[in-house]
Amino acid sequence: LNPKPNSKQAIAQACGVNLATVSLALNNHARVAERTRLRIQEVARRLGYVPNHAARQLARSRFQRQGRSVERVGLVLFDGGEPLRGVYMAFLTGVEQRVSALGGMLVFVRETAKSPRGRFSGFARSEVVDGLALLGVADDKALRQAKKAGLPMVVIGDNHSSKPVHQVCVDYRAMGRMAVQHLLALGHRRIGFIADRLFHIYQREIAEGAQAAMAEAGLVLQLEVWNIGKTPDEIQPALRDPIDSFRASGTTAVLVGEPGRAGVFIDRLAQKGLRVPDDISVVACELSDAKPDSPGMTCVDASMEEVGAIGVDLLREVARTPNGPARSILVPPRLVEGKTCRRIAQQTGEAL
Amino acid sequence: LNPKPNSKQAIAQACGVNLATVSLALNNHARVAERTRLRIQEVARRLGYVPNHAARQLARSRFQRQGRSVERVGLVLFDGGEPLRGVYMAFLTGVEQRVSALGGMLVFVRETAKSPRGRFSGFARSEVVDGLALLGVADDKALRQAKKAGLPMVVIGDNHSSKPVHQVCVDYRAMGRMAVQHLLALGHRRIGFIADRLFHIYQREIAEGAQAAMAEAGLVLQLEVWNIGKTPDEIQPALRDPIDSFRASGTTAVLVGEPGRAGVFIDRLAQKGLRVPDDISVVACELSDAKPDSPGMTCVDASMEEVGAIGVDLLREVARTPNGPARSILVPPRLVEGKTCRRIAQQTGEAL
DNA sequence: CTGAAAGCGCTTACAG
DNA sequence: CTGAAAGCGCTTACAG
Repeated sequence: LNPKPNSKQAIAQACGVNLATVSLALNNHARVAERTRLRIQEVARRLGYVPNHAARQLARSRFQRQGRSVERVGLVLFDGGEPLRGVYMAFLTGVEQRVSALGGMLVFVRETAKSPRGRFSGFARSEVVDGLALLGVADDKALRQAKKAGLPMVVIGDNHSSKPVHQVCVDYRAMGRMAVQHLLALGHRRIGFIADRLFHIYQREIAEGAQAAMAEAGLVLQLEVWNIGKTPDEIQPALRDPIDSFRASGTTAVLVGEPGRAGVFIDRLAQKGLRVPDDISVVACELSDAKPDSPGMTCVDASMEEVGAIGVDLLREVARTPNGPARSILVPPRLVEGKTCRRIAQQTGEAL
Repeated sequence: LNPKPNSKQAIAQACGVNLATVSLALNNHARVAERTRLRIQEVARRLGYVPNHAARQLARSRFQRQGRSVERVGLVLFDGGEPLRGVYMAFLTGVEQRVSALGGMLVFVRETAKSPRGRFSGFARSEVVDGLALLGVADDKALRQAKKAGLPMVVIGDNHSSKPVHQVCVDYRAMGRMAVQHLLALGHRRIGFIADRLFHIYQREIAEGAQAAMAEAGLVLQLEVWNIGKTPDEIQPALRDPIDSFRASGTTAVLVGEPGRAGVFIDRLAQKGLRVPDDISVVACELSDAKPDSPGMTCVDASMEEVGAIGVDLLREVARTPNGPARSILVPPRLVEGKTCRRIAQQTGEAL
């Protein structure tokens, strides 16, 4: 009887071995003799054999699925259902690049408030993917459902659950610290920090890192909170204008803790007659590989693409060693020196 | 004997019917009595039943797969393997939004020069997706492989193959036409067009549409080709500066055929002492929902997100009626009126 | 080191 | 309208 054209049986017949041997050989099992394995793989290539993933998945489900490699990554975005933008887009780009480089594929699903009940749970348990990368506001319930599916899983970006979880995230504290240390090295002692609010994780942690670096030098960071819009017009006046505050206290350098807004802040400084870097130095905090507002900006930058890519690596690692403790990878920022900072003569007596 | 917890057999037992009836009921087959069907669906919901997609796919593969609904869309990007950007990102966003809204999922794969031989073909034939949306430079070979997999398939964006294919794309000619007609209605008669080159499909077709609209009015479009960089510094001087050419010929309005570059062009006009719209009117051609360079820009805009979403609709349509002729959907542009055009007194004798 | 066999969960043609 | 049965292509435990 003639075997099906694209089947392991066809290969088995061509090689004169058993179907099972073909399966073992193509899955690189050590139990098959080296020579046999190579011969079978060669024949499979020549015949243009394409494994049927559905059948493979189904057959494997009979036994344990520990230690499997992650070929299909399920990227699940928990959010409000708006068009993809900014940081999520950057994560997706990074994950996609790494998965593609590994010859795998990316299954992307959104989970929003409007998603039908049990959609995510169904996805996790439907044998479509070998691993889960969670994005956005993945809460305890989401993590529980994912865990129940028995899939290896990581959280990319901020962790919104109360439980420990494998996670890769930007080292925001290091961002704040690195920016301040750069300014200290340039001789600055009166350093300010500005952000919209100290509400989101990144805002708080950048500020904490900056404060810690100041504290180590025996200094105090001047925190100012201000609603910085995306255009100069959108800036909301606070009770007291932060720029006036900075001026009053003799601040020589400001760290802008809001990604993508340093350009607007500098415009605002210019409106108030302050030149950068002559009158005041500015360091921007940037996320993702989006170019900073102006080419010459000094910034501490963290690549969200890189975070996404590292998330894929972590997921594969987790799949290999399923029962390890929760790993948390912090991706360090980089300092990009531009033209918005200058060295100043060290003022004596400040730090003492 | 106790059935498996998450299986159709468990539902069958709970309902006192046969496993096959459960399958039919959950797939909304008309052959099952209404009452029975509803009862089974209710029980399935109560038990939190999640179908095993791998098993379903495998079982279905035994029979014909015509007329199936498209739940998993395979989005295949043929390109050079760079990070996702611009227009592809917009397509992806649009496809993702529509697929998510329909409760489906998006499987994203990249096919680059570096991809292992047969990767795409393997993907198409591995029963992972129910339909294929092709993006980027999908050539005849790619389309042949996709067709061989027997999956419904559409091309999103420009078609780079020589064969007819189901396709959804921006109506570039309408963009050029619409822009020119807007300028004609404002009284302009000497109208110029500028683009980097007339090489890519969008450049040629926008120009053709603009020329056609001019020709219908008995006028001739003044075509200028120029390498417009992303910043004013990057502008490459041509043998003759197009702005000088426009000035020499008394051009009162220019259509910028290069998405995202109108702002730079206007800056350049300003450097040469030409004010917009007082001295010259400008219409930008924009793709994707990215905001135009400056808020007040008059532009003809086509949403690549919309193109992606319509691509999903077309794919579902194609899956329903597999043997129809190649459909080609052209997504019309919109005119967004801004402040960069002005009405001018109609010069007599021009069009006659 | 290899082969014969069971079975993963499901769908559908077929018989009643 | 419903039930009993075959089989989708594959993997792996088990026996040789």
